Amino acid sequence: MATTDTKGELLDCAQDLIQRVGVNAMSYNDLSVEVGIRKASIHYHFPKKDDLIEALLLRCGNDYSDRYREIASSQKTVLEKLEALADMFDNSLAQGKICLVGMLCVESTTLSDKLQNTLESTINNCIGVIESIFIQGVADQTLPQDMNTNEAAHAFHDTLLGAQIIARSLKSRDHFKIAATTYLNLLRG
Amino acid sequence: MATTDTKGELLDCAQDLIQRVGVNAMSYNDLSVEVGIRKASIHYHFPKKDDLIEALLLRCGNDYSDRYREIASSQKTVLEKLEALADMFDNSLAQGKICLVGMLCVESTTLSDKLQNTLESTINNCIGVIESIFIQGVADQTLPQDMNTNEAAHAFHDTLLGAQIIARSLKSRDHFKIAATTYLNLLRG
DNA sequence: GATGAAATGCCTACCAGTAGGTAGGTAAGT
DNA sequence: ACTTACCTACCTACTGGTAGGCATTTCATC
Repeated sequence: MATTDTKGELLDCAQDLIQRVGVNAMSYNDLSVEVGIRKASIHYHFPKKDDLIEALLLRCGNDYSDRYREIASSQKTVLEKLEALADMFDNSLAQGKICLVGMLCVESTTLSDKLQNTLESTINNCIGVIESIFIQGVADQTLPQDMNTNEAAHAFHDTLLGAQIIARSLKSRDHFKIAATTYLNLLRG
Repeated sequence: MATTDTKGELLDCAQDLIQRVGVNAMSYNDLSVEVGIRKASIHYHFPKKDDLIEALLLRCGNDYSDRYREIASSQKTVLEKLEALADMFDNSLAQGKICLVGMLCVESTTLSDKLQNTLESTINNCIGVIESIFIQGVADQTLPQDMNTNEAAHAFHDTLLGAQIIARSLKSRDHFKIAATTYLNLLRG
């Protein structure tokens, strides 16, 4: 998972910091301390902060797809797969981290136009991954036949994000688990 | 709604800015331009940025209660009241603004301990308001008798917050409306 | 295999701009 | 005389970003 090269370390640490404190509270100085190279040296790998975030978003799309394929290719039922997805969010939460995409969305008005567009693509990418589970659920009749899978995927993701944000401030992983379970129970009907 | 005194104007503008760009991207300089007094003069009313945010959170609790009383005392059904609540979030969204509490939660790790505690109280205050609608729903048998109203209120709020955040980045109010409707439909069973 | 040149990856030193915050003054109202 | 509500001027710390230097590695050419 963690890369050994500097560029990879920078991405790892930057993502970690952003997920914890946000883009605007994360500086090249913080990052330099974390990685162990000088602030100015970061500019060699990512000339502008925009370049860093751009790289982060593109990597996020890939990472997310990878981790999803593990879940999707498993022998789990559709609802178990949705639970596994919720567990990914719970895992971040346990480390005090908010979903990278969600974090950037909140601060999106302070991002460049280019980054806002990239962010939009990344969201749709992530939702596509979630939707494929819902599509599977409709196909195998676990979920209602008239379900709009795209809308359902969005709503599910919204709940996970919102619950993650509130749960962190309430310092209660239970809050997240309950919200996720409540939603999944509603899906069960 | 908007106060005419400087202190009130500062609170109004600060809230507006925070809901749009976040606490960390909002500066006393931005605020001074908006309100029309010098940056240093803001310190007269709110010596530290912490004082401003503290005041904002306390006011939020009251405002929220006020606006809720309007909804709660109306002749609407429980589900209509929940819709009205969703409309309040939709209204902020239309102005490019995220729920103040949600915004602060995302950036909460960069806040002082005192503010984090105040924030926690404010969240619980807000959820209490929402829960009272759910309690009413269980009492008049609109909602299932075995529903945990506290958990339900939390989950509903999580969805509204998450949907608001994602919808703003997707520049789609429809996204929010669909997510809210999807959730309310799940509640209808 | 030795050699010069270029590319790589970091460094120190610096810059202008802005952050939150302070000191001290002033004009008007009580 | 005191308070209120502002002002100008200034401070330190830190922001993202640049310029230029310096080893080390890579690599084509002799």
